[in-house]
Amino acid sequence: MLRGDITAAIRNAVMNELAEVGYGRLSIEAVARRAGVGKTAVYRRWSNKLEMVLEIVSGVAERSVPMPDTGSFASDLQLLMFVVSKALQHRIASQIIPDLMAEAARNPQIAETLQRALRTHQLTVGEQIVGQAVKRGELPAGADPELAVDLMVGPLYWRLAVSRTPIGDDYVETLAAAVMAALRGSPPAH
Amino acid sequence: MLRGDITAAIRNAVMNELAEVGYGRLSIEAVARRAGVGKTAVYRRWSNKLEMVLEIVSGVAERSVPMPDTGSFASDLQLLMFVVSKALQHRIASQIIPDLMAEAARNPQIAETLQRALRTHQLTVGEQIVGQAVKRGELPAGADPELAVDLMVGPLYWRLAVSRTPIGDDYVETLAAAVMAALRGSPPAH
DNA sequence: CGACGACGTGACGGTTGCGTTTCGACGTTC
DNA sequence: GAACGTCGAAACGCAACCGTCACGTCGTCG
Repeated sequence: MLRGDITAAIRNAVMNELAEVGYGRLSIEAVARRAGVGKTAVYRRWSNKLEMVLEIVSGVAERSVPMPDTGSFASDLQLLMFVVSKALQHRIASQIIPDLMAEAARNPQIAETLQRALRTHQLTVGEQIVGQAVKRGELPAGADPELAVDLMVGPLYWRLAVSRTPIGDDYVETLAAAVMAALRGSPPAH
Repeated sequence: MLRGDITAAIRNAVMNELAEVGYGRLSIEAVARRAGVGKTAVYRRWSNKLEMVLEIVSGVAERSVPMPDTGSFASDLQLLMFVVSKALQHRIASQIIPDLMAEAARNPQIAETLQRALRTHQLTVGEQIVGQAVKRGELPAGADPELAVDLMVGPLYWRLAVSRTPIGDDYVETLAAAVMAALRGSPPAH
């Protein structure tokens, strides 16, 4: 019964408003104003700010990281890091993600949602490609998927979402090579 | 003329308030309330929220990362990462830093302050220890200090401040070894 | 055609914070 | 002991936003 175009306008307004002012200062009034709709239309769909943001953001976030299976660990790694780097260079995403991450540190509901939408999936992907790599003999048997994820995502996140220094054309490639070396050369965990 | 104990109480209140509600929702009223102080006392010292937060935070942040010179790159690296990991596991810091980082993405003044207080110093340290390592022959000649910093700080930041998964006793050690391998094994930049 | 429901508008009372001002109390300084 | 400046408390007018409600419009379904 709710009109789809209006819902879409609100979703869009929420994302932009989140990017501009952040979760802490996001107000329903501003969202409605920006979407060109009445507050009523918003409250008819979600009962408060938290619920609204969580539903909208997790909807967007879930279609994110792919599960690569290119046949070699090196290219799995490169593909994965390339996708992540693209995502983190998206204007809106690079504003919203750090903001929600910070907010998650003090709001368990946000934390749980992001956990489910991002981190869990990442870890699954990490286990998958590391597992395959070990099977193929490309990595030593004790290779730790959790460490692998930290090494893959950490530098990209730091550089693109936190430090925000622009990267060169071959930065991702260089970084992927470095991660490769780290995982191959590091002793098995424990 | 301003009473020092009151200034200290306000500084303390700002840090705690920042950790609890974040910059976006931080209000001067709440700071004064928490410090047990009149709003007048706050406005007598700083003229608005931004100025107050910047002055206080950068004061705290500047005495942060040391310049290690242990004689070997491996132990420089380990020391540095240990210090960073300790800092990022501090309850207050691990709440405030991601919050301000996110805020920096939309407020140039915050960005510039953090840049000066953290990133620039980090890069200097990075250049220093990588430079020494190259001189000693521990790293190939083309080793890139910027990449090194991303590899050192990124995973720690991601794991401790973003993902917030607890780390084991030897995690930092393992990570340092991985970074070591990455820097030694990676091709020279360009 | 008539009922229904979602729509935008605008207003509601209540809360919170802004930055400023006034007040009386207290402690220094001279 | 008088003058000064900081202190906390409280109030100021103003603005934003909360969540709700009443209204009139419009499109759709039956």
